[in-house]
Amino acid sequence: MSITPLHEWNLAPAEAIALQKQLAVRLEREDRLDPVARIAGVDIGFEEGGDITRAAVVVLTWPELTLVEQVVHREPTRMPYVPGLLSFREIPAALAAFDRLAVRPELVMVDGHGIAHPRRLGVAAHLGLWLDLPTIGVAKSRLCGRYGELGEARGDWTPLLDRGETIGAVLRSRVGVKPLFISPGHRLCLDTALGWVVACLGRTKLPEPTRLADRLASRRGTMPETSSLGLDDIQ
DNA sequence: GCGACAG
DNA sequence: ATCTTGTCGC
Repeated sequence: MSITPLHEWNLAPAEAIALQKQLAVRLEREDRLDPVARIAGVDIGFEEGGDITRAAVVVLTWPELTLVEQVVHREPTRMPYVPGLLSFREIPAALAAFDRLAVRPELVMVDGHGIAHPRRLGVAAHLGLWLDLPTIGVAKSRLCGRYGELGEARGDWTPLLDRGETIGAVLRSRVGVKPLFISPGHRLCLDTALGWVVACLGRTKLPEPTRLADRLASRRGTMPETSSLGLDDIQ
C-alpha cells in the first residue's frame, strides 16, 4: 500500500464533492470477501486542540477477536471538519497508519459512515476504495436518512432510508444506549455488514475492532495484549 | 430562505 | 473530535 499524494486530498469543497460522486459509482455492493482471518478497526483522534491528527488501526484475529497488531500515526491536521467531507480530513492519516501494518486484514470496520452519506461516499466507503478492501461503516450518529421506531432489544435494527433507497441500518448494539448506524462501505452488502458487526459485538456498544481503535486513537484506557470482548477495564 | 450536519 | 468531576448504576 502506498500513501496517496497530498494534492489528491487537498481539494476545494466543490471539487471534493464532484470527486465523491465520481468515486461512489465505483463502489461494489455485492459481497466480494476473501476468507476472513483478520479484521481491522480504524479511528481518528486529535491532539493539541485539533492541530495534530492521530490515526489508529488495530488488527484482530477472527473468530477469536484477539489483538495482533496496532499502529498509531500522528501528523499535522490538514483539513477542517466539514460535514459530508470527513474522509478528506481523516483518510490521509489512516492510509499512513495502514502503510505501517505488517499484516493485511481481509475486512475493515471504520468509525464513520459507509454509503449512508449524501453522495454515498462516507469515510468507510472512500477508504475501502483506496485500500481495495471490504469496509463497513460503524457510526455513532446520523448524517442523513430517516428511520422508524427501533426495538429495545440488543440486535434489533431498522433500515436507514434516504431518497428511496436503503443506505444502512440503525442497530441497537446494547440495551439502553443510543443505536449504531451501520452501512456497507465497499465490496459487501448491508446484510453482510450487519452480520459482521453483530458477530464482533462484545458486551459493549461498539464492536471490538472499532472499540479498540477508538481507545487507541483517543488515548483512553490501555490496549490489552489479548482482547476479551470488553472485559478489560479502562484506566 | 431555514434547518441539518459522521468526526 | 475535544474540553472536563462527579455521579448514578450494573
